[in-house]
Amino acid sequence: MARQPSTILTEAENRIMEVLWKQGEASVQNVVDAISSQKKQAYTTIQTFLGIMKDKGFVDQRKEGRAFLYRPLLSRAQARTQALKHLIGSAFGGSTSALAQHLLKDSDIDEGEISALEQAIDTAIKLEENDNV
Amino acid sequence: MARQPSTILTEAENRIMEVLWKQGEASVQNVVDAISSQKKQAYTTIQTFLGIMKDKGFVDQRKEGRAFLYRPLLSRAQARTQALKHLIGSAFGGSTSALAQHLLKDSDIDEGEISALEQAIDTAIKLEENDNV
DNA sequence: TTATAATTACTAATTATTTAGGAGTTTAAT
DNA sequence: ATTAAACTCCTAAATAATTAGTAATTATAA
Repeated sequence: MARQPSTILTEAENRIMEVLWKQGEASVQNVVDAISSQKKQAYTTIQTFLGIMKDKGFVDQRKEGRAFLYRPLLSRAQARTQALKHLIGSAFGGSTSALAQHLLKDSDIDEGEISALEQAIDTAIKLEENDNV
Repeated sequence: MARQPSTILTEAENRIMEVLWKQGEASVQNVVDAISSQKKQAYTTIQTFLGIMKDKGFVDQRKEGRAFLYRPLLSRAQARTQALKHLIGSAFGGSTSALAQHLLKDSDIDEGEISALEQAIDTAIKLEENDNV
């Protein structure tokens, strides 16, 4: 047995999704251009990623002229919620209150507000189904 | 070029660190036993991981009789802080306030408290150097 | 003391992630 | 119409992460 594919966006996938979220729809070349300032990556590299992301169901593909245009099927909010759930599950033992405590342990926020925050986080990580861009 | 080793604990590493954090110090066999209920893993698998974790500087090793005992060099709080920083850096564009907004977007917590939370998160992710178990 | 169990050291294999090149095709420009 | 650019499809390769087996060693028990 080996590792399972991650349910959350990888580093590279996130970088590309960020472009799709901003532009709504983008070609391979659009993505290459958009991220070129922060990271130089070959056309074919982006192409490979978009193929993988299509397989994973993160994006949709439609032909427009000669090139494919890619569109996000996962919203930024959904991705953030998933990433947050993943973090809580792995680093915080699945405990929302552990996260709240960690975030606020050295603050002067009182206990009552911490538990309000816990409630809010609990709510936030349950909304992935309803989220939209 | 290929991927960089992750600066944060992987899933498997975290599972093992959890045992070390709880027990303070543990042999390979101790770890195998401790996680056996949630996940059956071969002795040599755990051994391999502990070797990798030693290379990464996450644990320290000392010989006690025939076996090695492993001790965490990274506290749970430090690991949580790192994981949180990583999350903010990747999924939230490096923005603490984006995390705060996301956590509280559907709550009835008012703006003033959200900005207090932002401050708290900012503080929390800057404490990794001072953190202790 | 000899067999057995525990442990280490070394090796290996699989899948994921990241990166990109080359062949061939299609579109656009000259 | 020919050439060049853009694009797709297929292939490949390196490293990380996960999993575990084998050989050799050491210690303990019978």
